[in-house]
Amino acid sequence: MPTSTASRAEAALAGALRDAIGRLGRRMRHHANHPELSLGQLAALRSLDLHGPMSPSEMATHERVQPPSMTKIVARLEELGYVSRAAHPQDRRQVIVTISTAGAGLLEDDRRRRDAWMAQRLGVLDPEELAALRAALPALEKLSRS
Amino acid sequence: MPTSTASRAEAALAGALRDAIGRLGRRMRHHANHPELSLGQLAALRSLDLHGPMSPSEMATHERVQPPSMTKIVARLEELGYVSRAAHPQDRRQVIVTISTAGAGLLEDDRRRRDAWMAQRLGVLDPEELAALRAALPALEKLSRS
DNA sequence: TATTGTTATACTCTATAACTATA
DNA sequence: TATAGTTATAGAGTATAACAATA
Repeated sequence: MPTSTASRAEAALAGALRDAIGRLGRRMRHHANHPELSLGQLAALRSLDLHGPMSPSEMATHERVQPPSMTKIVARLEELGYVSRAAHPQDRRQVIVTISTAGAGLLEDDRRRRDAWMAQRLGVLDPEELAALRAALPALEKLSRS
Repeated sequence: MPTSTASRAEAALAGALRDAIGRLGRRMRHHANHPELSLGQLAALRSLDLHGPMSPSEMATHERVQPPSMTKIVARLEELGYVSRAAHPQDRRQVIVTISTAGAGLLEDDRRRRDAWMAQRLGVLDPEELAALRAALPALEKLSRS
């Protein structure tokens, strides 16, 4: 049974991956390079910057959180002035969330901060490891949204 | 400035990685394939299985959590009968945590469960993506403990 | 005094359930 | 009735601070 054998061989990958992701997430949450925003808030903002204005539901789907969680994330981002909420022109139930100039500025700042973060964190990796990480990024993206 | 340029180019990697890790961690925590134990508890147990008996402090260092967090993890694992705690023969301040037969059995069971989990999660990836993920695992491990 | 481990406490993030407004 | 969004509430996980026991 080649399939079973293959998948059993890769179960070790799944386990090690799960542990590493858990530890990494924990570290990232607590030693955030941007203390004002959580990982989830930052990811939502980046998604908005990348894909343009959208509704909270779409954002929730994209970031794989439940709608009430996204409500809170958007509320916090709006409170800080990084996004604005506007009524949908036709359907008044819907809300359109748009990134603000300040929000885009924060992401720009975040990019600069990541340079420093890299020196500390990704800096422990050698070029081969960095390349491996970059090559695996599409798979991680896909996995994180599947 | 080659260094600055390189690190700026890789800041995008850091950001995308951070977002993907965040989403993945969230998904893994909530759709756990082993509902009885959290990611952290499972990782601690795996670490114990891999490296042998050790003190809670060592476990905390290894898993990158604070000592009180590990106290709770170990307490839960002991409550469920997956580890046992014993006094250090010389230094009575220390505790030695050892994985139990049931704990080892749970990990064995977990390995089997991961086969099924794979079919659902890692199954969305094609062979190239799986290979990329496997190649990046050492870097992720290193990063998660650095 | 320093170290190991624990207890007490609080905070963040996320989820589910129930509700409001609109279609 | 169905859908978008929100509010209310609860639970899990982790941290920091304070404490007890031992070295």
